[in-house]
Amino acid sequence: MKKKKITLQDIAKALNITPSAVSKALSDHPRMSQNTKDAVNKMAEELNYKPNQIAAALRSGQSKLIGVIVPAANISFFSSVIRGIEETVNKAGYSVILTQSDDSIKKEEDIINTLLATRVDGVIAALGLKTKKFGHFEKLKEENVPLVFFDRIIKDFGVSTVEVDDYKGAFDAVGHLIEQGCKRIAHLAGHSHMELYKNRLKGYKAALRDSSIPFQKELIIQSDLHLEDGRNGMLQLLELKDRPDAIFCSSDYAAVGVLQIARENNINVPKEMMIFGFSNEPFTSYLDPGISSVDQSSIIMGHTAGELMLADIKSSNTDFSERNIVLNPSLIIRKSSKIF
Amino acid sequence: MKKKKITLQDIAKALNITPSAVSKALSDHPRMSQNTKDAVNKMAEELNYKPNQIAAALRSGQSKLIGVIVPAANISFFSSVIRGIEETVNKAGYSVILTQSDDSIKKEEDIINTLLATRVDGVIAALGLKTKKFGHFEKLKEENVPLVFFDRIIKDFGVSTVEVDDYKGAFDAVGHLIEQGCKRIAHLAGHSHMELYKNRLKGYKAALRDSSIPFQKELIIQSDLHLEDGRNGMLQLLELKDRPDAIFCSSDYAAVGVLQIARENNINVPKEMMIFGFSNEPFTSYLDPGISSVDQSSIIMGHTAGELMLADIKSSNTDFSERNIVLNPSLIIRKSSKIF
DNA sequence: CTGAAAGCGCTTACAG
DNA sequence: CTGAAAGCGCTTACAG
Repeated sequence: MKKKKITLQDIAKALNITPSAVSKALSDHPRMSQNTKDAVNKMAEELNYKPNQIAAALRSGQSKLIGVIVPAANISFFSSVIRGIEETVNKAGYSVILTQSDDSIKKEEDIINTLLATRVDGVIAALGLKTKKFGHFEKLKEENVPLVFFDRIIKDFGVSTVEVDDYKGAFDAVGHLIEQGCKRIAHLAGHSHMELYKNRLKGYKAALRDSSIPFQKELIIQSDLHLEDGRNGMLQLLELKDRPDAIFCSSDYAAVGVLQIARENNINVPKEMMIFGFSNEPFTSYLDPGISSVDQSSIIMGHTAGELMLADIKSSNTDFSERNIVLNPSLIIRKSSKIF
Repeated sequence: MKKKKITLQDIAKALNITPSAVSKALSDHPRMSQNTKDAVNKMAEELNYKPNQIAAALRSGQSKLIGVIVPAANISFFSSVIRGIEETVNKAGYSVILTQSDDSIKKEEDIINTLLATRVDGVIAALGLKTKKFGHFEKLKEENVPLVFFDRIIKDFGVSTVEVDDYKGAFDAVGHLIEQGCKRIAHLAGHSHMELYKNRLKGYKAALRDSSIPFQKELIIQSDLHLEDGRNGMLQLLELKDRPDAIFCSSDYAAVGVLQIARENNINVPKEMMIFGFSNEPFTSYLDPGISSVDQSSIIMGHTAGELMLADIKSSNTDFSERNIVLNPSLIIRKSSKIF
């Protein structure tokens, strides 16, 4: 029943030449007669030959596989970055192995062991939320596996990174709210051991300082920034005797939670309270009012991460020097933060 | 600079036994003394040995890789199915190679060639929108590569499939709209060469018939069902002298478009017009009014697809018989189709 | 321009 | 319970 797979050998036999000749012909080796190449390609076609990538990988030491680690594949931002990465590396002949850490360090470690065993040619990763030790990523470096971080990166780790300028995104967003006349701007913040959340908080503070608005600790609420956290944060803020007139959220999901509570309490957005999110998830434009958000150009981030990886692989062991790319965020202003 | 990778051989030498013994010990072969196993495992740990999965794959003929083909990784429904698939197969020791067809037949064919070259142990796929010929999928069957279709499937192809009962989902959704008092229910339909859209249309018709509501062709609009198509479809419907009082959309994206046009024309949803979507994308619950939708339990679909694949791989060449699983959809009723 | 040969790192019948 | 040996299907220096 099971058809035997056609191999290089079969082509060689059929043409009465050696496997090496076939191999060279197929890979379009420069000094190989066009005649042989044509004959080999024709025969390969005829026999429906499919090169065995596994064998090639073993011999050449290149698996043409790139591991991608995200916390969860179904978070819109990550799914877009994944899309971008796959598009880019695929054009260069690489395939993507997709893995999910669920923000668990244990899983992150397991994944890296698996990827190492699979001999991927490189790893592109966004850190898990709880990842504060990096021994497993050090292992990749030790084994000389190219590594690129995106979005949730480790500072000064000696690898290429791509992130959005979170500081600037936050600074601009809060600046915009101040321009709209807001004076008491709350911030739903992420955990501060993550660079990106730290930077957004810094941008928030800097924007206030620029306008001589005093920083008030009671207006900062830290959480995981899921929708539910947004709801809870908003409820907490509503209990203050002096309510905020705007809320800058470090995540669109949290922003939706805030909007929901606002609706449930008949608080008019944007008139009584403005809302600003982060990431520009597609759904922010579907809502009414649409939620203003900081666009992170997620697909471009994916493309960039892919390109950094390809460059890294190419220069491996030669003149590699990491590049740290910071994408410029842009504000997408919608009805939640502006009276049109 | 480049550290040499530790191999089976190194462990064997260090312990003065043969590589075969090491291999068996590591794979916990039944007749191998516990002593040897312990020694081998200890030494493997010590030398920081990482088995070369590529070599194992070449020798054993099992790559432990499963190819997944989706039109686009950043469509919420697909990203959730991907998540489900990865979770399930990962537990069984398989990794996922993620690929995107962009609804292009050419890319679908290229992908299958690549996956064949990578010698994946199986392929899980959702068809591209335009895929009407299946030669490339036939190739997988010829090569005895297990194949599972999900959501966008081919009927009677002799492989396992998992889909949601689209007919029932549509039937129930339209039935619900009729219960709410709607009499002129339009349908934004997908292209009819896709089984799933055909079935939704059938369900729509059957529900009307059940309530003796005449079917009217002018109320059916066929499109790709993107957001923009929803907007256009709605505009077209508004031109009718007798406007519909409800719109059943075969996609949530189209439903958002419909809602947007309704808002822009000050049409009250649900009072003047009800809206029903399909897929229960998370954003449908973020909107105001929330859009009622047919839940497809996308993550469960992913788990199921993964399990079908694992079963298929296990029974390969023995007593394989395909299974066609139809998941039960459930209606998620929100404000867009009910006055609470 | 083409060939002979070695080897990538495993696994797996086969012996004993 | 352990060992010797072959081989998965390629690629790649090395010769000529």
